[in-house]
Amino acid sequence: MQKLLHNLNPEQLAAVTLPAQHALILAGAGSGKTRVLTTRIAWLIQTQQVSAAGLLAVTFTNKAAKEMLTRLSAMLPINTRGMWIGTFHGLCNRLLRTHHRDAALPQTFQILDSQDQLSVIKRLLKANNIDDEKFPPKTVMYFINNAKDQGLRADKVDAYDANERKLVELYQMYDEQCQREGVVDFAELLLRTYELLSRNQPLREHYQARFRHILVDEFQDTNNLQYNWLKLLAGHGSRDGGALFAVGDDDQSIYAFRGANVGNMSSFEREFQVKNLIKLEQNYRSHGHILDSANMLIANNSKRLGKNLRTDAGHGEPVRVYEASSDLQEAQWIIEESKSLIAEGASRSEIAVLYRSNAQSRVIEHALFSAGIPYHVYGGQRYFQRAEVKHLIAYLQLMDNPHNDSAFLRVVNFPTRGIGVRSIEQLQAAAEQYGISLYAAVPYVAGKAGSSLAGFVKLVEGVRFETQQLPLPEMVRVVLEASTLLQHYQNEKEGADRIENLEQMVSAATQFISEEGFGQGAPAYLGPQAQAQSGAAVALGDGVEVLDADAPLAAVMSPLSAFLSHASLEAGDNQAQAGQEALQMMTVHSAKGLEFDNVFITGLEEGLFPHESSSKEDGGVEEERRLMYVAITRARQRLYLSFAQTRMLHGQTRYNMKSRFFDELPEESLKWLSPKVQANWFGNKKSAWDMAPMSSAGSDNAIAQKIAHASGPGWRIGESVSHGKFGEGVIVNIEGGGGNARAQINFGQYGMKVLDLSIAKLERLGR
DNA sequence: AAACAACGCATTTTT
DNA sequence: TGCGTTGTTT
Repeated sequence: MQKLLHNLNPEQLAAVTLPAQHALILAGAGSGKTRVLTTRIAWLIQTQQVSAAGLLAVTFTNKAAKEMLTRLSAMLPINTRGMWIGTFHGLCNRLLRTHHRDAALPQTFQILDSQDQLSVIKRLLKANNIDDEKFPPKTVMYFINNAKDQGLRADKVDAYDANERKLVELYQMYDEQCQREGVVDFAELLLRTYELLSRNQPLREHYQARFRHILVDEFQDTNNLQYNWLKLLAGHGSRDGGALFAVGDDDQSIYAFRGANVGNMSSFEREFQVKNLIKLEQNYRSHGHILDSANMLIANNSKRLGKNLRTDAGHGEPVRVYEASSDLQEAQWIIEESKSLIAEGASRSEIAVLYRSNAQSRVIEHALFSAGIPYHVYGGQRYFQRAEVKHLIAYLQLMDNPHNDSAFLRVVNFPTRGIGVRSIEQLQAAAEQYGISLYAAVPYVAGKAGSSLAGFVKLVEGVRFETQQLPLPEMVRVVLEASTLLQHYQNEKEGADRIENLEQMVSAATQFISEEGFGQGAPAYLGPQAQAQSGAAVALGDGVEVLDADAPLAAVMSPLSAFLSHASLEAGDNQAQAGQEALQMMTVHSAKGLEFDNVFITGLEEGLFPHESSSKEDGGVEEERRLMYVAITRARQRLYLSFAQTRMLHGQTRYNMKSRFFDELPEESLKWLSPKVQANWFGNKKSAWDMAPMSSAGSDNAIAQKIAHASGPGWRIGESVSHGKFGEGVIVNIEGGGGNARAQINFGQYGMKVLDLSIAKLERLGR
């Protein structure tokens, strides 16, 4: 135990060894949050305060869950398999599989990813002749997910106008459709579990009694449904609930746009009467100047629980700030700085380039490519999302649950087998008429269409029969052949990558089997009937069956069902491959939780970061500031901040002011670098424009011409000016000439103004 | 059924 | 500007 707790600082130690009571841990960036969480689990088990089965730990991402399991295995000589550690969705999946009857779901229910969900909605809108101009599928999806995230079914959603009533109606129809198909979306996993436990008292009490300790990671990211889910499981309001241990950082709350509610932190404190509140403020990551910058910036936010990071490391290097004349030049500068970092011995994978939005990566990528520096961009398409992989998965889905219409439509004519739109329309009409799935409706379609559809059904049935005794990887292999997917891509000219991805499915299945305990020595899958009679299930009063605590997933679902869940819940890594010697590029959002020796935060301009659309939402700018806080705290040793006077965005040149965040950083921690070649609007031929590596692209020339034409005697486009009332601004355009000249000026947070140049008192800024 | 043109749209993202 | 979606042509 000494070993377990050694090297913890006093706050960490206090958090780890708290009594079995509710607790809120405010864990600053780089304060050892994951360490506290995992050590607490290990400590609870080792001191025998709880068994491994009496504990539940929940995270948002699979990566975080895996990390926790890995660290735990290193701390304790226990088998972590079978422990209730996972994502909200993963744990819900497990509960719903175990209690599928009580949850009114088929045992082989399947999970829709966002793509699938959208296609269900599109189909629904089409089938009901709904104008998708008036009800865009994306809007409908947002409406439905939002309602579910609030814990509301269609009959509980308030509708104030005809439009909303229609949305509610669509929500209702969507849920019915999913129920018919035996599919659930992500939000449904949570809502269904929540409803199951609310409704079913014996079940609820069983789990409440079981989970003595519930631990939550990234608590600031929970939405209302997740918070209520936790309240329910922790037995809030009942005599004998478990202890809820929540770890989070309100300053790193950057997901309000997807329903996260930071307010859950204070609600938790109040509703659970939390007496144990511990702040982890000792930072083990960043040097002083970086931390000072982060602290001073975030102090500008009003709604905070209050926390200040400190470090024992020295001040370190100052934060370097660079003003570029253009986005191209900014990219060029990043390359120069990276080169010298690498020359000084920095590993490429320890250099991260962060940006607010993905559109900004293009220019930088181009420059990196030209310079021959290997790089990796996060956030591309994930393995299980690729079209060819989803096709193969659709065949597997049909074998496990033929009523999944999305899967059916995806592959009924892919590869093409002469089943055209007319056949599908006939089939859809029949399915509609009898209220059944497309698959079940096949026998009701007559004629040529009917026989080709029957051929498809025969194919699926045939493969299902043929493979039912085979191990999963072999099953995948057979489906790969029988579906003729491989053949199809072999005939395609650019199909080599796709074939490789398809082949990889066999190894993905192999790996899944071995990692998830479906391999040799795994408990045999019992099947729906056998489960109840076997030792895996214990009878609980009133005939409710509750699977035994340690019943692994392998006992409640077939390898195929499990693999399909896995494919939906874990779309595959788009996180960095560790050890890959490449410079890391990503949005600030995806950088959360990561750290690097050297970090560039780019595009620090008003309108971009903070993003312009954030100023419209209340609390938007504060969230942007938290985002900046997250970005800054990613850096261990060196931090670079940059902005550009001119930026090409959506095919238009934009003149932005530098971000307001610069004014919120400690001047003494910053070191302003002067551009190697300053942009020069006054005719200097050796300007940065000409030095830019890609100036032949044409855009620079176009800008240069525009400047030349618009140049009046006094003011020029792109020039920085100062105004008595609006402060600093950048001239974006000049209309008219002589005494009538008016300038359109971007005053950043004060907006765009058009000023008469003969009236407005402008001052030239010597930038 | 595939190839091509036209259109509109463009924060941030995990499950 | 550049991509993904939709409609049109061959």
